[in-house]
Amino acid sequence: MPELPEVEVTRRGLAPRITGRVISGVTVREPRLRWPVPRAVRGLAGHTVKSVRRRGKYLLVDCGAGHLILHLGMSGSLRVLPAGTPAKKHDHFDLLLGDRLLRLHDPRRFGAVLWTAAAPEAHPLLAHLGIEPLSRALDPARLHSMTRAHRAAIKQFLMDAQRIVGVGNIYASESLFRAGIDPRKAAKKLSLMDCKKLVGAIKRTLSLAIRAGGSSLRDFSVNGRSGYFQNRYWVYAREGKACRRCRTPVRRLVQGQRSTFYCPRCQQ
DNA sequence: CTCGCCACCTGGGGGC
DNA sequence: TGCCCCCAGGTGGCGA
Repeated sequence: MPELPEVEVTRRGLAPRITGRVISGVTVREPRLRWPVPRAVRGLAGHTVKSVRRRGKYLLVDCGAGHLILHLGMSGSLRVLPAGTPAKKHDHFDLLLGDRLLRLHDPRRFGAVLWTAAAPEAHPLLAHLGIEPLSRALDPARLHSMTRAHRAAIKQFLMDAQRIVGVGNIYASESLFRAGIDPRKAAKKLSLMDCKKLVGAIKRTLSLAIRAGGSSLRDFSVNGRSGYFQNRYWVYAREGKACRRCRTPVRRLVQGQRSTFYCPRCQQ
């Protein structure tokens, strides 16, 4: 499920429900996630959750003595539930917080639960992350200069978290559609005008998805993600269906072993 | 440094 | 029903 909007919506749901609460215990049912859950995580009882921040698709839970670093991988989700809620299959990790708990559910186990006592930005997994797409740092001139040396397709450039974080497979296709750019176009061939359109499209796509997800926040502790991102996608997963703008059949292609969807008429 | 590809893991859906 | 193959929202790490 998680691209940046899903992670940000998760963060917003979580933060008010766990910030300021004292950690009463930790349950690790399955330590074999993307990386083994470190032992230090089991000894967090007594610390207080100070804040929940996000960097890229990583969630950073400030515990005072250090940070819990959480990642949802491909299939992970986090929910706040009443203490004592029975665990189901794939419920790998609980952070106990008195009358409630924060639970990680992740069937594919590509997610992660890590710990760092140092500044989280310095952690090896975070240190080389690219720029935040919703920040001012991403602007047309910046994207233009960043892309100059890259002959790879713009779709793949967008999905490289070492350059821009948070744009995953769905929103890469969606942003390129909104910008009217062919996903196969070499990154270095984007004009400044292309970059202007693309930056606008990325920010709009991600912001709208966050807003759409926000509508399910009310129920966060109940069902975690009710209505969810029932976004009407412009092109994603719509192969063969009529483009919502020009009615030309949407096409699918594979780039870097991932599906890309685009409209051959709207995206030149 | 860039690029292309593999790996990790489980589950759901379609075809036979 | 069962089996087999394909597909899935991420991303670190490898060798070229």
